Amino acid sequence: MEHDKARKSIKLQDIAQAVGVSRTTVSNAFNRPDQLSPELRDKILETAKEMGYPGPNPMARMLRTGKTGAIGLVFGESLPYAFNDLAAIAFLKGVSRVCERVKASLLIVPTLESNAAQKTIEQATVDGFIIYNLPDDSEALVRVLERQLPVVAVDQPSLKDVPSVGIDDRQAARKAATHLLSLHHKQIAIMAMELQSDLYVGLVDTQRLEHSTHQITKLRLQGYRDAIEEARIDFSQVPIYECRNDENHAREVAMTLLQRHPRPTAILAMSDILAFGALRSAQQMSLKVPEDLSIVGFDDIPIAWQIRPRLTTVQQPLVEKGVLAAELLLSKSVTKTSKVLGTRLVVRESSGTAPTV
Amino acid sequence: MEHDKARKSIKLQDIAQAVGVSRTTVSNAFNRPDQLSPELRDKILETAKEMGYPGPNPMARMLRTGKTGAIGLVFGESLPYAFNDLAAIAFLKGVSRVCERVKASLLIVPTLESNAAQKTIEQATVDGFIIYNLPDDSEALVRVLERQLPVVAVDQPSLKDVPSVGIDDRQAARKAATHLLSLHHKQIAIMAMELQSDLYVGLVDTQRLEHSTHQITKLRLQGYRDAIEEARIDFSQVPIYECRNDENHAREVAMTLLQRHPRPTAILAMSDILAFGALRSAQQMSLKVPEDLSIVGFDDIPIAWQIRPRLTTVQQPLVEKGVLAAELLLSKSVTKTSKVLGTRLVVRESSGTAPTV
DNA sequence: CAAGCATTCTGAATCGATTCAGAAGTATCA
DNA sequence: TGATACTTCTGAATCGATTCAGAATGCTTG
Repeated sequence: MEHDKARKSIKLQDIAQAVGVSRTTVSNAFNRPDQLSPELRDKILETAKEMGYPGPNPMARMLRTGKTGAIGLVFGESLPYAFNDLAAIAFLKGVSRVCERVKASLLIVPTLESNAAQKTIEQATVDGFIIYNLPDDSEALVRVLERQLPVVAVDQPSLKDVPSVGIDDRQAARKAATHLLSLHHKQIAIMAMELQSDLYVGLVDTQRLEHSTHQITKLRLQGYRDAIEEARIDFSQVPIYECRNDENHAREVAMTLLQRHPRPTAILAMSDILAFGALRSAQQMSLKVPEDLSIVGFDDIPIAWQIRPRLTTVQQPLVEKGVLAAELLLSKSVTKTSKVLGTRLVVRESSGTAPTV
Repeated sequence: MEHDKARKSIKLQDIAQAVGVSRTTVSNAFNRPDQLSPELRDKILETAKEMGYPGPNPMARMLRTGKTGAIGLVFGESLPYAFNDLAAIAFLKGVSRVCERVKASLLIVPTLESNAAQKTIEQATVDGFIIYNLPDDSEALVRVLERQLPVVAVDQPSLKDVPSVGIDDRQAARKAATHLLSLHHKQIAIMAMELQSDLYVGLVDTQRLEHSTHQITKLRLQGYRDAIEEARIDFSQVPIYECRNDENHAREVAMTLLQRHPRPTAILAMSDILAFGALRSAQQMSLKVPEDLSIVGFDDIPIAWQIRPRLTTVQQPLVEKGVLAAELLLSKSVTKTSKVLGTRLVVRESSGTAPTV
């Protein structure tokens, strides 16, 4: 019927004209109620409504004020993939908790493989970025830094000059390995997340390990190594399988891993998702956990205690990481603080003494 | 050392001056490589880098072009809460898949309880909104509509003039109830999600049912009712417990529900999370599922088949809903299409024939 | 050789608000 | 009464880009 919104969208100016006041006054009506008489304000707001004014254009406002009211979040992995990762979700929950409190929106920026297409980061209208687990060599990392906005890094201990929050991955991993060793396991296998961004899958050699661009994978491996070597076991004989952080994929990889001779009596999984995959493949092969095979995970996502047997794992404060990252980003403090949160080994049902041969 | 970024941030103008060309040319260097000679372009880009130019300011660009490259997402529940809901996460995954494909960012907008604070929606710099499961009376809904941007509604069949995607909730719920009835259950209890946004918890009466502002809750209840009445059971005698969509809370509610006399032999849970809570409380009370108690969920989130006993549930295409919603939003088609996706009952281990008295 | 066409670059308008300094008018106080 | 202060409103600059129409140049072609 009406063709209100037909031509041009109406702006501040238009209602100013209609009411017969200045642009400034209309702006004040929306943003500073104390700057004008209540009656005039009501009148302005009313005619604005009548004219179908959608409110002050956010882009214009942002340009002028310089504030966007949003914080950007960049994941090291593809988005649909990140939403599979319950650890990432828990982190998101933490971030969102702060967002809600301070009334900020959360802009999740896809960082596509195609290096050319990093437009999304350049375009992101945010007041700052949280980067989560970006590989050292990622194009996205460069782009984010270029933006010259506040940045907080999560799980990326290697970045200098950037405030960060994370855990002591090496130490945490060490706990997991020490636990298995104290149960007398000698045949231990490791399921690792990506070491490099090349989609490689399979056994990892020293070469590859050295050149890892994924900090936390590298650090956790070092932690495993620390404990294993301390137990006088030759680390070079310990099979390390690289694997996407995906349950089904982990199941396949664990399958081949469990067909080795001698068969491992224990698996160090670098995430609960990997551990879960290993558990599934053990069940598929009719191996009893923990009688035949011990499994230790990492993260302690909810599923770790929901499945049976309950997963022994290294607990890290996922939600809190999100909260801290967001708070750090929002605090104007120039301090390049670097928060390291605590972890602890949670022993449940998936680990037990090594089977006697 | 350097005090480059000391005073004012540099802009297009500055590099134009430095290189000795016009603003337009510098802009073209960034956005339209074909509009200037490669040499000049390189020179511009180079000095831009030298001067530490962060690239064209996204807000200014947006203001001019009118495009933000982001789509907004508004949840009916609080954000940290939404990130607990694996059904919502699956939906998000679907949306993010499209975002990644079309190189759009995803702005998640917190819609705080405090109605005053709906600034976040007014401020959101997006090209359109996806609204997910907003209650009919929510302030957020009004605000989103006011923005006069493209909108797609998910799970909100009641909105007219707004393209939507969803399922036939009534029909889907009916399948669940019919299944239990065909197993000869007579004592059925219902665990419902929120009917109104007042944080009420407990038994639901007709009054409350009628005035529900949460469409899908209402529709699913109707579906249950359809089947139950068809089986000649008095629906008013069927206990309906309203409950937050939270596992722990569901467990408590199920606890009181299972202490009724006569004890229900079957529970219709309106989500898998509720079903999971019910399952946990059954285990706590040493009730065998499905021998003593049958449970049917809704959604078919991954956990439904990961736990034991595997959950009988109504499967709905969660990820696909996200994909479709995003695609619908991005398609310029003016058609007020309304997509209804299919559902199916997945019978697993949590439901069986009613125990003989 | 003049006309026509590409290529490369520029000037100025524009997107839609916010904000500062101050004008006009009214109330308060010594 | 005159000075001071407060309230209410306005004018104009500004945020930092994009984009259109066209100027200047060189090149082709009949």
